[in-house]
Amino acid sequence: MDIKSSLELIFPIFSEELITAIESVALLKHYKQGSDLIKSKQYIRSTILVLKGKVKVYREDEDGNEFLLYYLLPGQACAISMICATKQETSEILATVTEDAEVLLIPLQAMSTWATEHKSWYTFVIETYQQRFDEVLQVIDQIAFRSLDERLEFYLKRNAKTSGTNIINASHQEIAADLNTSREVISRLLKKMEQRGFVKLHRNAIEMVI
Amino acid sequence: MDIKSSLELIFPIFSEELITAIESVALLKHYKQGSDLIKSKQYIRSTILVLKGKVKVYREDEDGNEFLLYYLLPGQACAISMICATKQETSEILATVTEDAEVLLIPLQAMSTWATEHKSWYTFVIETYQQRFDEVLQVIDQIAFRSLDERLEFYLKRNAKTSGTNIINASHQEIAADLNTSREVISRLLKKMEQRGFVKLHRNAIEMVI
DNA sequence: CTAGTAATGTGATTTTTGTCACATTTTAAA
DNA sequence: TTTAAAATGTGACAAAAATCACATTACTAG
Repeated sequence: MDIKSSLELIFPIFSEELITAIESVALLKHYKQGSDLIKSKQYIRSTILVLKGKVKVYREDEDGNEFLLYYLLPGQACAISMICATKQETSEILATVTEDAEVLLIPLQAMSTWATEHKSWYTFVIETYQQRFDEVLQVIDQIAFRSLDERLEFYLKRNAKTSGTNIINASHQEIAADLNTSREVISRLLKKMEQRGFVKLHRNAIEMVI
Repeated sequence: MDIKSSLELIFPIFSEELITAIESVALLKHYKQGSDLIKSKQYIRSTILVLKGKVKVYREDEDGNEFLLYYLLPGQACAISMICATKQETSEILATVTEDAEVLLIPLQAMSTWATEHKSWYTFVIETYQQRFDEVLQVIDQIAFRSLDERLEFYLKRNAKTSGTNIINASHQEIAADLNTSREVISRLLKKMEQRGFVKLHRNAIEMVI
């Protein structure tokens, strides 16, 4: 499918003219599962629109610890890359592809001109900020108020929801990294959840029961 | 001082016309220290521009636990109230006045019309989202990666910075609430910090050394 | 001035989470 | 098919933080 048709389908709020504008400046890129879209300490010069696949956005600290913020799905954009792009600062975030992805890179300059020229772009940017802000607040709720077992449950549910299945394909190690804890702790908590009949455990996969 | 002069001084990026527009619809309100600006579970119909004073913005969970997100100072707006206002949902946030405050309440409707009519409003909204997003990410860094003693240090420094002094006027109880932990823990950590010569402890006040 | 409340100090104990040190199991590659 | 690597299981222990149970010290209102 060409960029125009993709955009019309996946970003229905974009106006005809905006889509034409995007077509003329955006760079279409394909990323394989497991590859990095944004690396920490990197200058970000463009924002990311996801056309296909699934992207995980992380926060990273100086010691290389990671912490999952949210997923990006088709039709979504990375609010943080917008912020970093605008501020011309290096990112403290990290984005990796969890399902083969197709993304459009929008140069910073285009973003700011479109803001005034295309109402649908402006609306999209505002909505993106709002949605991500909301998600990030939910993350804060989790780490501020919840114990690890509750957070794990939230994590599994969110993961299942974004991938549309009741199977989470991840190793305990990966989950531990996403929640910034250790593998053993996750293994033990998952075992308990299995005993309570909440999940079934497989290698590299967790099946949500019901 | 009248609203117009205040706005010109405190929100220099606002255009002449925008200021006129604000004057005609905004509601000026005074709040005493300790009063609530936004209560949890409340419908928010307007966003808040701070002219004077200092406002604390919290997240609250079902059990009434609190968690400090950020401070609002003159010239700033509450991004979260913008989001709640737009989404017409009840807030899960709480804003209390820590220094006698003067604020302008901007009705939701005005916000959306201004977005297209006044470039300086649009810019302000975007900047507000960006700034708050950034702050909220810093909060995540703290709770995700830091231990309580480091978080306390960060808290004290941030508090001192926003109030422009090296004295933090707060009881151990208050600090504990802001960080969602218990008073005893904070008392003990502060004692340790005092022993290390980092602070001096007074009743209802903590003095940062250097 | 004094009674009562708010703020702080502190030991003892429990709970939660993290760490270490391996064993066992599963899978993929040579 | 062997073998190396990855994933998972598990006990023992350490550390961080939360909780409980009070004592002590300031303030403040009457």
